[in-house]
Amino acid sequence: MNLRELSDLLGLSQTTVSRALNGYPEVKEATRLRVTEAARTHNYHPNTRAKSLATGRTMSIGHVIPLSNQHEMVNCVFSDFIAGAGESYARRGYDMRVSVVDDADEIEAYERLASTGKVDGVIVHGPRLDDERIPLLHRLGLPFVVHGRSSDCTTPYSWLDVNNRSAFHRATNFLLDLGHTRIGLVNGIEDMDFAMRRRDGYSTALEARGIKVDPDLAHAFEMTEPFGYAKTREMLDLRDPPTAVIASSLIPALGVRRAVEERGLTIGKDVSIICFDDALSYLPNGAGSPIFTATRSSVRDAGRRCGEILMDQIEGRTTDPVHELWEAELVVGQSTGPAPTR
Amino acid sequence: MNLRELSDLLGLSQTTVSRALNGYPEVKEATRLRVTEAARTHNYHPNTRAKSLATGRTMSIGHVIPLSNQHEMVNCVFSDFIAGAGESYARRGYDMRVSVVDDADEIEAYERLASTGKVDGVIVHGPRLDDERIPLLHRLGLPFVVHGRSSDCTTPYSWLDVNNRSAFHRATNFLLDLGHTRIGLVNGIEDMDFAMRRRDGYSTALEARGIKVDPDLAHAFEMTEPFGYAKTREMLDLRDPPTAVIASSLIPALGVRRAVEERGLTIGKDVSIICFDDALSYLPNGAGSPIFTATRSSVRDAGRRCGEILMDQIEGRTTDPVHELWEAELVVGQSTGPAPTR
DNA sequence: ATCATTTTTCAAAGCGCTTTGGATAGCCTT
DNA sequence: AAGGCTATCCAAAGCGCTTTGAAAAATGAT
Repeated sequence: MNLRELSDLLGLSQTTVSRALNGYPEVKEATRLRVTEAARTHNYHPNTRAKSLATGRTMSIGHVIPLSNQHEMVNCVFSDFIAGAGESYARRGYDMRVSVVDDADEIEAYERLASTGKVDGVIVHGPRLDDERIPLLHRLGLPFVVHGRSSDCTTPYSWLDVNNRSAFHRATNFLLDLGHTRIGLVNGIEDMDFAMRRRDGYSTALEARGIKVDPDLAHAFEMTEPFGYAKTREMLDLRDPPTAVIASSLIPALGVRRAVEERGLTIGKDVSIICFDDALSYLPNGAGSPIFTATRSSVRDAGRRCGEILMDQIEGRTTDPVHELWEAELVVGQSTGPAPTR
Repeated sequence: MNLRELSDLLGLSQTTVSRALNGYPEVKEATRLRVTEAARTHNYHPNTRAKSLATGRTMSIGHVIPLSNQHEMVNCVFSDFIAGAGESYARRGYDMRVSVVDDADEIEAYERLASTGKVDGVIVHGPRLDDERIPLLHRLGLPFVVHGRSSDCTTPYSWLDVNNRSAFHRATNFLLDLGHTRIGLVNGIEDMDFAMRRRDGYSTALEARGIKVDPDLAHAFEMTEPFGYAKTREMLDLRDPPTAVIASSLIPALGVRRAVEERGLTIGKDVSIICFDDALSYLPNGAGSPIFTATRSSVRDAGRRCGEILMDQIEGRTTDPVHELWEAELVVGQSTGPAPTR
């Protein structure tokens, strides 16, 4: 059943039927009723492809995921983000178009998305310090919102970010207040903007108390369990091991915990752990009370909001770049305690 | 730059240019060269929307994710699956269209995908014992491939599944061979087909050795860390606690480990753990040697293969339903050992 | 009853591509 | 030179929708 068939059936023109269904005012209420009724009973749904061509809109939003060796992008966090974004898309009749591409083809993927008109806008994931995608998209004229920020980028753009610097600053201070002075950092790869900011928060807090950052205690790598484990083992082997560790996510924190417990040490007594918690639905930080003390911000909520910002932009409801900086909350769990006395 | 402009520029008809670019034989090699050259220098890329309308193909594949309260679907596993699927899509010029929908709207989402021609086919995730989506899609005439199986479904359909029954059968036998007789099960929700089959493998193996399944030892719930933890605590509190636990995934297994270690018990000595390992890239089961003894099958590979099967089907390369049953491999890690002697 | 408005409807022209059904030109055969 | 191929190319007709510009019908004012 297509529009012509339906309009023939009703003895109306395609114009009128189209307008009736799309809520235009210049159609009598009685006919609109007749039309919507007929559309329902005959199960008519406009062909998306034709609609797209006619309107120039696809009602879909692009997400490009490079399949890097590091798997930095296709990760747990991503899946919760798209759940949130997808939710807001659905509410407004959009859906999401995901292109998985080889790292080398990433830039081209964005160009293609724009030049072939596959999407109405894109979300940029995992920005680096000076991310070339931002000026590119700006030049291409494709609406976009960045999840995170790109510190060194001068092009104006919309972003939503967690205040990673302050989150790690506060986490570090929390540990310092408990008397810890040897504090390890298990960070993500530091050409990622968020990781850089986290490192900065960590360093600044330490230095404010006159503690120099010990390179043996500050590590940056993939955010996996084995990495958290391996680095913590290394640190515990030092002559002057850390009494606390800050991890970039719950997943490496699990590795940190494993390494600590393997030594027969007690979490929250011998070694304290704080991590960043993205509030992932399938990897909750404890059921009732939190296991890990953590700085928490829901990546799912972020996805939801990024979607909204982008759709507003696409529909011309907002015109200036939007910036949202979310503060993480610091939740105290069972993984932190006063520094042990030697 | 569109087709008309390009063909005007070249002094050729749209037909010829289109054919030249799409590799049809009825165009002189010299002109094809001229055309492709011009297309490149003028950065021409055919408009996807127009192409879709003309061909009736969208070159995209749908994935419907219901946002259930249980979050069964939008999980770690899903994100690795789409990474694999996306990879195979990219290789053949497809990409993926994800609709996140409210649970109640799931069926309608599939109907809409079909009736509006948004996608060329869909992947069905997380089938239940008698999954209504299968007859629905069959009726709608939309090509689809099921990741998993639907035991009670009579409609013919293509599927790719891990042999969950045999994986859990072997895991259970492995523990039985080590002398364990009190074996706990931390399963996924058992209206999911895969969970049901796993339970079956577990029960069958026990009963083959004359051991009755103890309902206190067999649990089914969300596959989260806290659930693994909570259920293991409960089981360890029994008068006759288990000496081994089989977990449905690495994530609940982490919870199992936490509960065991919390009691001061040693993994692989006091309590053995086996889990199913989906070989997730960001949650590897150890770096070198596996932490957990596990039955392993890559969900990413499954995604890749499901994509291929579906695209073959869409393109008419295969016509009969395809069935692939993958055996999981049993990898031995540090989490299992002989049953302790009382 | 007539004319000016407003409301309601419609025919037709896109949107940018593919594809059908020729047309034209070039090259052999005979 | 005529006829038959084959190799190239093209005009035009879709694909199924939206939207423009105009016509027809209904309404109101005179």
